[in-house]
Amino acid sequence: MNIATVIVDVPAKQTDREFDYRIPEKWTNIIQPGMRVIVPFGPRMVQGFVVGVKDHSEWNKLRNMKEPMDLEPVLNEELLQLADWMTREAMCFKITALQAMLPAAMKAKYEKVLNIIEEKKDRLSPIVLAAMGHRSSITWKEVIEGEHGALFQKEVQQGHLELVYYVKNKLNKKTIKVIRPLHTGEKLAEIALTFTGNAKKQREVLQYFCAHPEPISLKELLEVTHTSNGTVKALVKKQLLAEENQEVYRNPYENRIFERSEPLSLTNEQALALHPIQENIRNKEHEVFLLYGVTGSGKTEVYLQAIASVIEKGEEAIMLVPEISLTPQTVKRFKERFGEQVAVMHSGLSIGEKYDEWRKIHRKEVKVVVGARSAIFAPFEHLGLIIIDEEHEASYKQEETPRYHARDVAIERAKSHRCPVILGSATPTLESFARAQKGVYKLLTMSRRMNESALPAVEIIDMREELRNGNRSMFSEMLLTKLTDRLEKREQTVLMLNKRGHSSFVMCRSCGYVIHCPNCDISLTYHRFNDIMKCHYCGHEEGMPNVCPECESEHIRFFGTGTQKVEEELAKILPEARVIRMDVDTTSKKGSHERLLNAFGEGKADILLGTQMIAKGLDFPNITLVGVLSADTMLHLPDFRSSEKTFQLLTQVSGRAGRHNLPGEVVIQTYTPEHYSIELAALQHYDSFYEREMLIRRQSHYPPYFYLVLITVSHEDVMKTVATTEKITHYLRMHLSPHSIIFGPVASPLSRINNRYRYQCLIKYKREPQLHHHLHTILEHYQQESIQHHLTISIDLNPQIMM
DNA sequence: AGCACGCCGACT
DNA sequence: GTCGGCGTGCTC
Repeated sequence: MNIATVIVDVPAKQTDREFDYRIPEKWTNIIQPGMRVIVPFGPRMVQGFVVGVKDHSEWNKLRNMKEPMDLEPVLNEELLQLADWMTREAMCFKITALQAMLPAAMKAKYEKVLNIIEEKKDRLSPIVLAAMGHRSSITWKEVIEGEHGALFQKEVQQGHLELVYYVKNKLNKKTIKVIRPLHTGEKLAEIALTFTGNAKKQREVLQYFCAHPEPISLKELLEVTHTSNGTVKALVKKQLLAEENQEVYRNPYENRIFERSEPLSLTNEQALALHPIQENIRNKEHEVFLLYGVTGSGKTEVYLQAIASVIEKGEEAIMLVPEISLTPQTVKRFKERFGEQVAVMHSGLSIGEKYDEWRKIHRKEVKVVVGARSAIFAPFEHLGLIIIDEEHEASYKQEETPRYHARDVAIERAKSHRCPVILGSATPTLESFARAQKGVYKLLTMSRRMNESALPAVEIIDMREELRNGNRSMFSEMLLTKLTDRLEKREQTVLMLNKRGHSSFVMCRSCGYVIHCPNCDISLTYHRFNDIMKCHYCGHEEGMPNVCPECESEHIRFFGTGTQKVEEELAKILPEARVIRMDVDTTSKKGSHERLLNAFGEGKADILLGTQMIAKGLDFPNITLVGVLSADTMLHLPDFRSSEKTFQLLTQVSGRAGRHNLPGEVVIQTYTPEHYSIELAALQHYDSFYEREMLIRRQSHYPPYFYLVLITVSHEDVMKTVATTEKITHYLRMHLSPHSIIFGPVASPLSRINNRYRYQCLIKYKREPQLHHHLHTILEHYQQESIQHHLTISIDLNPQIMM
């Protein structure tokens, strides 16, 4: 077993295979599959993943691997197999699948450095020496950025400079300095007596250690003894104390205390839902449960008790929550129940913090991980349960390669571990609900709110009517009346502005000219706080013009309703109301999300105004009114799921009202009150919506009746883009079954991004056993020329967004 | 992806 | 004649 099979960190078609390396003798018993290693690859060094070990290779020019990057495998056998599955399923490179399973901190960092070879130093050109500022080495990056790149290259060729490639971890373990006495207390006391006169401080430190012989962190030591670093250093130098680095975890929840919570008694419905899940856990069976429970029906308590059963068995659980609802409130509920046994993984943590949470899982110090999408790869070895809360959330599908869906990964992992999966939602995706109806998933229903509180009463307001009656503001009369009423009663209101598809664009009122991004085919979004127009796709920025670039009129201004604008309006009409605004601008800083929510929870504001991010998880007893300012903005997006998304969002946000003793009310403002997704969301009739929408999906051949594949081609030249898409479409029409429907080429809804034109081909199919094969052929064929001609082809299996 | 090798045009 | 442009092919 002295040969390792390695997948190298070079994400390209040609290198997407295993390479063999000889394992140097000193490592032979150490190297195992699942470890990261550093290997020579051509002239440089790269990171690689060992995926197998064997004792002979077909290859006769084997090179030695340089060294391992881990002392034990970071991916276990199950995860390595999962990577194979993902490579097939998402059509990505193997290395991409492997990297996706580990925290970003473990990605390799590459550095290229030029070193002076001492014996040849005098032969170096003085310009080069000067450029190096008389140091013995210089990074390649510095060389490139400097002016003498060519000179340096020449020196390398002549062998005067040595080129070295480094592979490093992106981030290291955090350590703190710990001070430990090197003698016993009595001995130190003796020594301390010899410190007379000037060395007063040193004597004090020694005396401290006489009383407390155990190691202490440097920081603490300095605090308790009121000394400085220098004093301690001196004692270390005298070999009385020792300074050591000790690994510590970064703890984002360091200053928080979680009171332990006890399992609540379950309602009848909750108990009925929990029972079959526990049965499954007990028998180590794999089944997928769809927990369909209305908002406020107490799904979380069911999750908590299911997890408790898993822990009792000595197994582990993964709990996935959508990024935006992974709030401190959510985390708190899990930490309160399971204390130190919980790791948390979400994007709000720094790279280092994520790495530390990952290590807790890897070292088996925790039993539960609560996290967003990528937490599905938590390296547990005895998984007993996977839960996906808010199953319908589109964010469970990763929109960059590897384009995996956490739900599919969850089911795949659960199969290998023979454990149940719970998909929970008040508004399941049609795909999941249809599967439950067919018996593929087991349906568990909770149709009552926990404390028997009624679902809120919902009013739909026709904003066209308001306009006809002369109300041109963004608040209907009804909403305004109710808002005022709540202010008087000192109850709280949540106002949601659905910003998707409704950004604030800049338009000239005289000629109708809309300012577009010069690189992309979309309008620029106005950002008030720095008075700048920005493109959300390529990042292009420009200042706000004073006159219209087209007709030179001065009547140019921004349109569309942003949260900022609503806030201003509110200040005008209800000046006494205290408003908290929550959107990307106000929550971008770390911890601000929590701060704002806490403030609202403590009643420091009357109105919480925000975007979608407030629709989830919010659970405050004093909220009795929810207002949706414009329910239909999302309805007009070019996406077959827009009705479903609208229904889900409206149902979710309505669920925020009246969850406790006070009854809740919801006001939904819309320009299309007759639309079924709005009507049925108001009635909270999921079942009717499901049936209605299923009819449409059947007629128009969309999921769940058909599967989709979206192929997007992009290139700088429109003609090239169209021609390629055309060829692909033609190829598919020739090779796929006549039952499959192939659309294209059509311009993508985002027809140009960053000066690259985008065309699409959409495949709708029911059964197409050769599909993967054909798609591979396409990638193979076109990616050859794609590198040369800068053509990119992306294939999205089961796309969640159609752009 | 990098990087070397190799083949052609535009200069000292 | 050489420098350097980038098309081509390889990496255990």
